[in-house]
Amino acid sequence: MTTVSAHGARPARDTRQRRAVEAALGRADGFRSAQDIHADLRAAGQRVGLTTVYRALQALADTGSVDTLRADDGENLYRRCGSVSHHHHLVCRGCGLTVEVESTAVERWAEGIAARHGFTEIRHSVEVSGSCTGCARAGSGIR
Amino acid sequence: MTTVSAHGARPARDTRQRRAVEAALGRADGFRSAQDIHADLRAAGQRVGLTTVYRALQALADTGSVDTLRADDGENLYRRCGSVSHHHHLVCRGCGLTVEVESTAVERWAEGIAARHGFTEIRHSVEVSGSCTGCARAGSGIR
DNA sequence: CTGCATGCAAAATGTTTGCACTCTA
DNA sequence: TAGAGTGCAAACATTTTGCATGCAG
Repeated sequence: MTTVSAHGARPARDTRQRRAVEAALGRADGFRSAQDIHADLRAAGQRVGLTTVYRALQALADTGSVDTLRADDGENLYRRCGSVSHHHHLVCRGCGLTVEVESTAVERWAEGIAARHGFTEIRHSVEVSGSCTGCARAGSGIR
Repeated sequence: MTTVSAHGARPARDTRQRRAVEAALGRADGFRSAQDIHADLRAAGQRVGLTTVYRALQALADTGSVDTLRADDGENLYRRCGSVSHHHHLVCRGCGLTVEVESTAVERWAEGIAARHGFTEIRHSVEVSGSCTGCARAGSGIR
Protein backbone atom coordinates (compact mmCIF):
# COMPACT_ATOMS: atom_id res chain seq x y z
CA MET A 1 0.00 0.00 0.00
CA THR A 2 1.74 3.13 -1.14
CA THR A 3 0.30 6.19 0.53
CA VAL A 4 -3.32 5.30 0.07
CA SER A 5 -5.78 7.68 1.63
CA ALA A 6 -8.64 5.38 2.40
CA HIS A 7 -12.15 6.74 2.01
CA GLY A 8 -12.31 10.49 1.36
CA ALA A 9 -11.03 10.69 -2.23
CA ARG A 10 -11.81 13.76 -4.30
CA PRO A 11 -15.42 14.61 -5.27
CA ALA A 12 -15.45 13.22 -8.81
CA ARG A 13 -17.21 14.93 -11.66
CA ASP A 14 -20.97 14.72 -12.00
CA THR A 15 -21.80 12.95 -15.25
CA ARG A 16 -24.75 11.10 -16.68
CA GLN A 17 -23.03 7.72 -16.61
CA ARG A 18 -21.76 8.21 -13.10
CA ARG A 19 -25.27 8.94 -11.95
CA ALA A 20 -26.58 5.97 -13.92
CA VAL A 21 -24.21 3.61 -12.17
CA GLU A 22 -25.15 4.96 -8.77
CA ALA A 23 -28.83 4.65 -9.63
CA ALA A 24 -28.45 1.06 -10.79
CA LEU A 25 -26.59 0.30 -7.61
CA GLY A 26 -29.41 1.82 -5.64
CA ARG A 27 -32.01 -0.23 -7.47
CA ALA A 28 -30.30 -3.54 -6.69
CA ASP A 29 -30.83 -5.20 -3.34
CA GLY A 30 -27.85 -7.49 -3.23
CA PHE A 31 -24.34 -7.35 -4.51
CA ARG A 32 -23.76 -6.84 -8.20
CA SER A 33 -20.69 -7.19 -10.33
CA ALA A 34 -19.47 -4.52 -12.71
CA GLN A 35 -20.72 -6.65 -15.56
CA ASP A 36 -24.11 -7.00 -13.89
CA ILE A 37 -24.45 -3.27 -13.53
CA HIS A 38 -23.39 -2.79 -17.10
CA ALA A 39 -26.04 -5.26 -18.25
CA ASP A 40 -28.66 -3.63 -16.03
CA LEU A 41 -27.99 -0.22 -17.49
CA ARG A 42 -27.97 -1.53 -21.01
CA ALA A 43 -31.27 -3.30 -20.35
CA ALA A 44 -32.67 -0.07 -19.04
CA GLY A 45 -31.73 1.66 -22.25
CA GLN A 46 -28.87 3.53 -20.64
CA ARG A 47 -25.80 3.44 -22.79
CA VAL A 48 -22.69 3.36 -20.65
CA GLY A 49 -19.37 1.77 -21.50
CA LEU A 50 -18.21 -1.20 -19.51
CA THR A 51 -14.93 0.54 -18.84
CA THR A 52 -16.78 3.46 -17.36
CA VAL A 53 -18.79 1.21 -15.11
CA TYR A 54 -15.60 -0.29 -13.79
CA ARG A 55 -14.11 3.13 -13.23
CA ALA A 56 -17.21 4.51 -11.58
CA LEU A 57 -17.52 1.54 -9.27
CA GLN A 58 -13.89 1.82 -8.34
CA ALA A 59 -14.28 5.50 -7.62
CA LEU A 60 -17.30 4.85 -5.44
CA ALA A 61 -15.41 2.19 -3.58
CA ASP A 62 -12.57 4.62 -2.95
CA THR A 63 -15.04 7.13 -1.61
CA GLY A 64 -16.36 4.52 0.72
CA SER A 65 -19.92 4.91 -0.51
CA VAL A 66 -20.14 1.33 -1.70
CA ASP A 67 -19.14 -1.93 -0.19
CA THR A 68 -16.85 -4.31 -1.98
CA LEU A 69 -16.89 -8.04 -1.77
CA ARG A 70 -15.04 -10.70 -3.70
CA ALA A 71 -17.17 -13.56 -4.92
CA ASP A 72 -16.00 -17.15 -4.63
CA ASP A 73 -15.11 -17.13 -8.31
CA GLY A 74 -13.04 -13.99 -8.01
CA GLU A 75 -15.50 -11.49 -9.36
CA ASN A 76 -15.70 -8.14 -7.61
CA LEU A 77 -19.10 -7.31 -6.25
CA TYR A 78 -20.40 -3.93 -5.20
CA ARG A 79 -23.30 -2.72 -3.17
CA ARG A 80 -24.46 0.62 -1.96
CA CYS A 81 -24.46 0.09 1.74
CA GLY A 82 -26.54 1.72 4.39
CA SER A 83 -24.34 1.99 7.38
CA VAL A 84 -21.15 3.90 6.99
CA SER A 85 -19.55 2.22 9.94
CA HIS A 86 -17.50 -0.88 9.54
CA HIS A 87 -19.52 -4.04 9.13
CA HIS A 88 -19.55 -7.46 7.52
CA HIS A 89 -21.94 -9.39 5.33
CA LEU A 90 -24.11 -12.40 5.56
CA VAL A 91 -24.87 -13.40 2.01
CA CYS A 92 -27.22 -16.03 0.66
CA ARG A 93 -25.43 -18.15 -1.91
CA GLY A 94 -28.74 -18.96 -3.49
CA CYS A 95 -30.36 -15.60 -4.18
CA GLY A 96 -27.75 -13.08 -3.16
CA LEU A 97 -29.83 -11.66 -0.34
CA THR A 98 -27.47 -9.71 1.87
CA VAL A 99 -27.65 -8.72 5.48
CA GLU A 100 -25.21 -6.31 6.99
CA VAL A 101 -23.99 -7.41 10.34
CA GLU A 102 -21.86 -5.61 12.82
CA SER A 103 -19.64 -7.10 15.41
CA THR A 104 -17.34 -5.37 17.73
CA ALA A 105 -16.58 -8.85 19.00
CA VAL A 106 -14.92 -9.97 15.80
CA GLU A 107 -13.15 -6.66 15.39
CA ARG A 108 -11.65 -6.98 18.78
CA TRP A 109 -10.77 -10.60 18.22
CA ALA A 110 -8.90 -9.69 15.04
CA GLU A 111 -7.05 -6.85 16.72
CA GLY A 112 -6.25 -9.13 19.57
CA ILE A 113 -4.68 -12.07 17.82
CA ALA A 114 -2.88 -9.75 15.44
CA ALA A 115 -1.36 -7.82 18.28
CA ARG A 116 -0.49 -11.02 20.07
CA HIS A 117 1.60 -12.00 17.06
CA GLY A 118 3.21 -8.61 16.76
CA PHE A 119 1.31 -7.58 13.68
CA THR A 120 0.40 -3.98 12.99
CA GLU A 121 -1.60 -2.19 10.31
CA ILE A 122 -4.28 -4.79 10.72
CA ARG A 123 -6.89 -5.26 8.09
CA HIS A 124 -9.47 -8.00 8.14
CA SER A 125 -12.21 -9.43 6.03
CA VAL A 126 -14.99 -11.58 7.27
CA GLU A 127 -17.69 -13.03 5.08
CA VAL A 128 -20.37 -15.40 6.11
CA SER A 129 -22.55 -17.11 3.55
CA GLY A 130 -25.29 -19.65 3.68
CA SER A 131 -28.74 -20.41 2.47
CA CYS A 132 -31.53 -18.05 3.49
CA THR A 133 -34.87 -19.43 4.62
CA GLY A 134 -36.42 -18.99 1.20
CA CYS A 135 -33.61 -20.71 -0.68
CA ALA A 136 -33.24 -23.47 1.87
CA ARG A 137 -36.88 -24.31 1.37
CA ALA A 138 -36.53 -24.15 -2.41
CA GLY A 139 -34.07 -27.01 -2.14
CA SER A 140 -30.68 -25.36 -2.17
CA GLY A 141 -30.04 -24.59 -5.81
CA ILE A 142 -26.99 -23.18 -4.23
CA ARG A 143 -24.04 -21.94 -6.22
CA MET B 1 -21.08 -26.67 -7.36
CA THR B 2 -22.60 -29.92 -8.58
CA THR B 3 -22.37 -32.83 -6.19
CA VAL B 4 -19.02 -32.05 -4.71
CA SER B 5 -17.76 -34.38 -2.05
CA ALA B 6 -15.64 -32.10 0.05
CA HIS B 7 -12.35 -33.44 1.34
CA GLY B 8 -11.85 -37.16 0.80
CA ALA B 9 -11.53 -37.29 -2.99
CA ARG B 10 -9.91 -40.34 -4.55
CA PRO B 11 -6.20 -41.07 -3.90
CA ALA B 12 -4.77 -39.57 -7.08
CA ARG B 13 -2.00 -41.22 -9.01
CA ASP B 14 1.59 -40.86 -7.88
CA THR B 15 3.58 -38.98 -10.49
CA ARG B 16 6.81 -37.06 -10.64
CA GLN B 17 5.12 -33.69 -11.16
CA ARG B 18 2.59 -34.30 -8.43
CA ARG B 19 5.38 -34.99 -6.02
CA ALA B 20 7.28 -31.97 -7.24
CA VAL B 21 4.36 -29.69 -6.53
CA GLU B 22 3.89 -31.11 -3.06
CA ALA B 23 7.58 -30.75 -2.38
CA ALA B 24 7.63 -27.13 -3.52
CA LEU B 25 4.65 -26.49 -1.34
CA GLY B 26 6.47 -28.02 1.57
CA ARG B 27 9.56 -25.91 0.96
CA ALA B 28 7.62 -22.65 1.07
CA ASP B 29 6.74 -21.05 4.39
CA GLY B 30 3.91 -18.81 3.34
CA PHE B 31 1.20 -18.95 0.76
CA ARG B 32 2.16 -19.38 -2.87
CA SER B 33 0.16 -19.01 -6.02
CA ALA B 34 0.05 -21.63 -8.74
CA GLN B 35 2.26 -19.40 -10.82
CA ASP B 36 4.70 -19.03 -7.95
CA ILE B 37 4.98 -22.77 -7.55
CA HIS B 38 5.43 -23.16 -11.25
CA ALA B 39 8.26 -20.63 -11.19
CA ASP B 40 9.82 -22.29 -8.15
CA LEU B 41 9.87 -25.67 -9.84
CA ARG B 42 11.22 -24.26 -13.03
CA ALA B 43 13.94 -22.47 -11.07
CA ALA B 44 14.78 -25.75 -9.38
CA GLY B 45 15.21 -27.37 -12.73
CA GLN B 46 12.00 -29.33 -12.45
CA ARG B 47 10.03 -29.22 -15.66
CA VAL B 48 6.32 -29.21 -14.92
CA GLY B 49 3.60 -27.62 -16.98
CA LEU B 50 1.68 -24.72 -15.54
CA THR B 51 -1.55 -26.52 -16.28
CA THR B 52 -0.41 -29.46 -14.24
CA VAL B 53 0.49 -27.24 -11.33
CA TYR B 54 -2.99 -25.80 -11.37
CA ARG B 55 -4.51 -29.25 -11.50
CA ALA B 56 -2.28 -30.67 -8.78
CA LEU B 57 -2.98 -27.74 -6.49
CA GLN B 58 -6.67 -28.08 -7.10
CA ALA B 59 -6.53 -31.77 -6.35
CA LEU B 60 -4.65 -31.17 -3.14
CA ALA B 61 -7.17 -28.57 -2.13
CA ASP B 62 -9.99 -31.04 -2.75
CA THR B 63 -8.24 -33.56 -0.60
CA GLY B 64 -8.00 -31.01 2.12
CA SER B 65 -4.25 -31.34 2.42
CA VAL B 66 -3.61 -27.73 1.50
CA ASP B 67 -5.19 -24.52 2.55
CA THR B 68 -6.64 -22.13 0.05
CA LEU B 69 -6.75 -18.40 0.29
CA ARG B 70 -7.73 -15.73 -2.16
CA ALA B 71 -5.33 -12.82 -2.40
CA ASP B 72 -6.55 -9.25 -2.60
CA ASP B 73 -5.90 -9.22 -6.30
CA GLY B 74 -7.91 -12.35 -6.92
CA GLU B 75 -5.06 -14.81 -7.16
CA ASN B 76 -5.53 -18.18 -5.52
CA LEU B 77 -2.92 -19.00 -2.93
CA TYR B 78 -2.09 -22.38 -1.50
CA ARG B 79 -0.20 -23.63 1.49
CA ARG B 80 0.46 -26.98 3.02
CA CYS B 81 -1.08 -26.52 6.40
CA GLY B 82 -0.23 -28.19 9.64
CA SER B 83 -3.44 -28.45 11.52
CA VAL B 84 -6.22 -30.35 9.88
CA SER B 85 -8.86 -28.71 11.98
CA HIS B 86 -10.60 -25.58 10.86
CA HIS B 87 -8.58 -22.43 11.32
CA HIS B 88 -7.95 -18.99 9.88
CA HIS B 89 -4.91 -17.06 8.81
CA LEU B 90 -2.99 -14.06 9.88
CA VAL B 91 -0.89 -13.05 6.90
CA CYS B 92 1.80 -10.43 6.59
CA ARG B 93 1.16 -8.32 3.50
CA GLY B 94 4.81 -7.53 3.36
CA CYS B 95 6.57 -10.87 3.37
CA GLY B 96 3.79 -13.41 3.28
CA LEU B 97 4.60 -14.80 6.72
CA THR B 98 1.56 -16.73 7.81
CA VAL B 99 0.30 -17.71 11.20
CA GLU B 100 -2.55 -20.13 11.61
CA VAL B 101 -4.98 -19.05 14.22
CA GLU B 102 -7.91 -20.86 15.64
CA SER B 103 -10.94 -19.36 17.18
CA THR B 104 -13.98 -21.09 18.41
CA ALA B 105 -15.17 -17.62 19.29
CA VAL B 106 -15.44 -16.50 15.69
CA GLU B 107 -16.91 -19.80 14.61
CA ARG B 108 -19.62 -19.48 17.16
CA TRP B 109 -20.22 -15.86 16.29
CA ALA B 110 -20.70 -16.76 12.64
CA GLU B 111 -23.06 -19.60 13.44
CA GLY B 112 -24.90 -17.33 15.77
CA ILE B 113 -25.65 -14.39 13.54
CA ALA B 114 -26.40 -16.69 10.65
CA ALA B 115 -28.92 -18.63 12.67
CA ARG B 116 -30.40 -15.41 13.96
CA HIS B 117 -31.14 -14.43 10.38
CA GLY B 118 -32.52 -17.82 9.48
CA PHE B 119 -29.55 -18.86 7.38
CA THR B 120 -28.47 -22.46 7.12
CA GLU B 121 -25.57 -24.28 5.45
CA ILE B 122 -23.24 -21.67 6.87
CA ARG B 123 -19.81 -21.21 5.46
CA HIS B 124 -17.46 -18.46 6.51
CA SER B 125 -14.12 -17.04 5.64
CA VAL B 126 -12.05 -14.88 7.88
CA GLU B 127 -8.71 -13.44 6.94
CA VAL B 128 -6.64 -11.05 8.92
CA SER B 129 -3.66 -9.36 7.40
CA GLY B 130 -1.17 -6.82 8.59
CA SER B 131 2.48 -6.05 8.84
CA CYS B 132 4.63 -8.38 10.88
CA THR B 133 7.27 -7.01 13.22
CA GLY B 134 10.04 -7.47 10.69
CA CYS B 135 8.22 -5.77 7.86
CA ALA B 136 6.87 -3.00 10.02
CA ARG B 137 10.42 -2.16 11.03
CA ALA B 138 11.59 -2.34 7.42
CA GLY B 139 9.24 0.53 6.69
CA SER B 140 6.14 -1.14 5.32
CA GLY B 141 7.00 -1.93 1.75
CA ILE B 142 3.54 -3.34 1.98
CA ARG B 143 1.58 -4.52 -1.01
C1' DC C 1 -10.98 26.91 -22.09
C1' DT C 2 -8.88 23.16 -19.27
C1' DG C 3 -8.46 18.73 -18.21
C1' DC C 4 -11.15 15.01 -16.10
C1' DA C 5 -14.38 11.66 -18.00
C1' DT C 6 -15.74 8.53 -21.64
C1' DG C 7 -15.55 4.58 -24.64
C1' DC C 8 -13.62 1.69 -27.95
C1' DA C 9 -10.30 -1.57 -28.92
C1' DA C 10 -6.41 -3.98 -27.43
C1' DA C 11 -3.61 -5.84 -23.66
C1' DA C 12 -2.94 -8.11 -19.45
C1' DT C 13 -4.00 -11.63 -15.86
C1' DG C 14 -5.16 -15.73 -13.89
C1' DT C 15 -7.35 -19.92 -14.82
C1' DT C 16 -9.60 -23.51 -17.57
C1' DT C 17 -10.29 -26.64 -21.47
C1' DG C 18 -9.60 -29.55 -25.84
C1' DC C 19 -6.89 -33.05 -27.34
C1' DA C 20 -3.14 -36.07 -28.45
C1' DC C 21 0.44 -38.27 -26.02
C1' DT C 22 2.67 -40.58 -21.78
C1' DC C 23 3.16 -43.40 -17.97
C1' DT C 24 1.27 -45.29 -13.57
C1' DA C 25 -1.03 -48.99 -11.48
C1' DT D 1 -3.23 -52.29 -21.39
C1' DA D 2 -6.78 -49.09 -19.66
C1' DG D 3 -7.35 -44.83 -18.33
C1' DA D 4 -5.55 -41.16 -15.21
C1' DG D 5 -2.12 -37.72 -15.75
C1' DT D 6 0.49 -34.40 -18.63
C1' DG D 7 1.38 -30.41 -21.45
C1' DC D 8 0.82 -27.35 -25.18
C1' DA D 9 -2.00 -24.15 -27.34
C1' DA D 10 -6.16 -21.92 -27.50
C1' DA D 11 -10.20 -20.40 -25.08
C1' DC D 12 -12.18 -17.73 -21.30
C1' DA D 13 -13.59 -14.20 -18.07
C1' DT D 14 -12.63 -10.23 -15.70
C1' DT D 15 -10.30 -6.14 -15.30
C1' DT D 16 -6.96 -2.63 -16.96
C1' DT D 17 -4.81 0.55 -20.20
C1' DG D 18 -3.78 3.53 -24.46
C1' DC D 19 -5.61 7.11 -26.82
C1' DA D 20 -8.68 10.22 -29.36
C1' DT D 21 -12.81 12.67 -28.39
C1' DG D 22 -16.48 14.88 -25.35
C1' DC D 23 -18.30 17.48 -21.77
C1' DA D 24 -18.42 19.41 -16.83
C1' DG D 25 -16.87 23.09 -14.26
